[in-house]
Amino acid sequence: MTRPSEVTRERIMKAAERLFAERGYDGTSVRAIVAKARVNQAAINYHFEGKDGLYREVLRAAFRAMTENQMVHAREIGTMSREEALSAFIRRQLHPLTSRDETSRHMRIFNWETVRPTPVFRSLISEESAPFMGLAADLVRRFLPDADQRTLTVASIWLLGQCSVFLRNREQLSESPMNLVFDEPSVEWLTRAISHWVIAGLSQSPAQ
Amino acid sequence: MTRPSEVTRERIMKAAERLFAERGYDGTSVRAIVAKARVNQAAINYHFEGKDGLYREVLRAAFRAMTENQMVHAREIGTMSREEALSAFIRRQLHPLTSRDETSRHMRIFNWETVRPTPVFRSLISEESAPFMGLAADLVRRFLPDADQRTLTVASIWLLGQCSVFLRNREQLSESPMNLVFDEPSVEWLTRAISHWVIAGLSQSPAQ
DNA sequence: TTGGAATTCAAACAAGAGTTTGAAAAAGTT
DNA sequence: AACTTTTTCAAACTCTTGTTTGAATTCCAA
Repeated sequence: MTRPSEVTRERIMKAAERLFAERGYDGTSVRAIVAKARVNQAAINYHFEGKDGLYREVLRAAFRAMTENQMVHAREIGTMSREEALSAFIRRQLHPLTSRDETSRHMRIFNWETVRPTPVFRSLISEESAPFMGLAADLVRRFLPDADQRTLTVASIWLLGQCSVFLRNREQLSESPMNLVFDEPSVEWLTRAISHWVIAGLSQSPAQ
Repeated sequence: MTRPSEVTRERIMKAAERLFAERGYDGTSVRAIVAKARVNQAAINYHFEGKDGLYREVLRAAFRAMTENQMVHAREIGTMSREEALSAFIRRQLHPLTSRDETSRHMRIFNWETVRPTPVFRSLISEESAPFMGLAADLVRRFLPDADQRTLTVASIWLLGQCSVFLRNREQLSESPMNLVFDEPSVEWLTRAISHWVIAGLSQSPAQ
């Protein structure tokens, strides 16, 4: 296969992922990408058929990575008690608070998408959101074994959203007047707090 | 005072608010705004000293409106039992799901800001977030009267974020494979479900 | 090593962005 | 009514955007 071209392709993808995560699609210029990736201006059109194509590729890669991550996590969780499992689920969601790794970049890209979803993202969601929803749904089912379908769905979405305020507003929350700190012990404390509330919430009788 | 110029100012503000809410700052062009507002191209620079200034004004107006809204709501809630109050709080948060009014537009603008906050927004948050946080904190305090400061802060933020998944992903949630509906009875059902979980969560002993 | 395909490159292109300009029109003031 | 200020307008300007071009270079198999 064509080796050398792969490295510029990879360089572009890496630079683009970072910039798209930070500034969004509209806020990222092709020139900024090629500068960061240190490749020629025309490379993006040659390898990805334009900015759109590049973004689609980045989005797909991010989605694939998140899905695989989720699958691994699902296995780990299967062996725990439902309370331990839920805490582990929350802990994993909060993890990007402490380290700025690839996963937190992917989360940022998805955050941009939730404000104004692109067609690509929509189809990815509707076709491949099963692993995400599935994990949450399994978890919820262990607390609400007799719930109807709608309750199950809504509870799963609710569970998936438990951490989003903290993830999304990390920067502002660490400033005045909140002044939260997000080092490892604090995030562990936060994990326990949220887990406690969620477990208590789901444990009470679902009758209404 | 200068009357006639106020109407074009207002026209611009109105059009800009809608477009910024829908497409974000980068995605909205000055030409799109003046076309929607049916004013001359140069009007934005004349009245607001450029696109930046216009956006700052729109953001400030949105923030002011939300704050006043919140103040009114705070009084209503003061007279209820803590459970009723919390339900009312959730209900109000979910309200944009059913109607696309001014408030839901403001929410959208804020959503754009949470992905990549502008300096203006940052200062608005740090200086004028008191009404929002205050209302949530009062509510939380009625459930956790003995909690320490950190717990109180985190619980308030957690409470404020309870509905954001649904608000943010309304469009995707109403499509396959979730197929949620967001008419009035459904949203009322959702209000009760979330309220139930949150109340149960906060009601359990805060000891950990 | 050589020939043809794949890849890189600097430069230019057209379209769109936000802003500026200076004259025309309207409004307000005395 | 005359004069000044405020407001509108069409046009042009400058800068950035994404994309294209065609030659130069590199790669790789025969």
